[in-house]
Amino acid sequence: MVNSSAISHHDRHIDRLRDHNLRPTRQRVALAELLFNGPCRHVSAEQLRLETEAKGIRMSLATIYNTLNQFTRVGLLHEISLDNNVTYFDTNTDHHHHFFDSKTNDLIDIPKESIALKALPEAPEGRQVERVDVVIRLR
Amino acid sequence: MVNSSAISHHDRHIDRLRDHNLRPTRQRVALAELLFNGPCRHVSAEQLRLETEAKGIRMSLATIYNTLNQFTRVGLLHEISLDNNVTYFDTNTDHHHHFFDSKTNDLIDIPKESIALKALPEAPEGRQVERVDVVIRLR
DNA sequence: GAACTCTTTAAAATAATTCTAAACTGCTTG
DNA sequence: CAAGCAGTTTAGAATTATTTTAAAGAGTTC
Repeated sequence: MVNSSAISHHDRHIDRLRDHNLRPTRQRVALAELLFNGPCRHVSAEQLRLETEAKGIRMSLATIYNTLNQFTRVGLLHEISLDNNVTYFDTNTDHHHHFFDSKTNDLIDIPKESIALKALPEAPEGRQVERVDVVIRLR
Repeated sequence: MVNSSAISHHDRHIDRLRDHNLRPTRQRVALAELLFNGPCRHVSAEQLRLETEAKGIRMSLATIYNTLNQFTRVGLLHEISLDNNVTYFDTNTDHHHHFFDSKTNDLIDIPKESIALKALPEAPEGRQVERVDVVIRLR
């Protein structure tokens, strides 16, 4: 028996996948549950592999990569990369910034309003600003 | 015959290496010349490998990596990483920011003064701000 | 220039990620 | 609801970026 909140989460994930033209496969729904139930997260592919393994969800690492990339493509996730050449995926797709703790490799959200960029230099000829990322590196 | 400006550059590089307790080996001096003669640069290890190859400077890729990491450790270079999981090394070690052109993978310096961060949120308990990186992503 | 230490190197190892081709599964249709 | 197509998953190989290892080589000191 599964509780009703889990069921409705499950259904919401299926709908959301469909909305983005992604078939709601067992694997994609399982990852959606891990990623989008509960608070915002910053995860690497490897972290998710450990979680699925721990929960007994059988899924290849390639599928985790595929799914993270697909979710990113449709805007369900944002990609972040830092000095340790591992890609992190952020479930918070609103515009915001990050603390990066170089001791623990942890990422912490900073709401957009907490940092005000007074003056933005102009983009070079023919280019447009896609986004502005601020990373405050901690030690 | 080598011109006198090249000779004095060469000697400056040797002194600078000695100052940082790095033996002025043929390889390190050659890379210093490529990196620090002329204007500031953003390079990857692979780019430098192509340059040394083109100039007939024999040097293994491992040495290029070693040297870039040593230069970074002593503060002659700064490390930057972006979405394409290649590490770039910046010969401009002053505090400044970057445009990143996602079409060409080019990095362009933005002087620190061009971006003013109005309010910086406090670092979490027990941590200190190491530095603040702003990347303006272009498309 | 012998001796000592630090460097370089080729080659193997590691790490993160992507690709390939075959097996599989969700979805639509008859 | 069986069949079949198209989109997915997978194991395993491949790729890419980088580091390690152990041996040979080159600065440095006396």
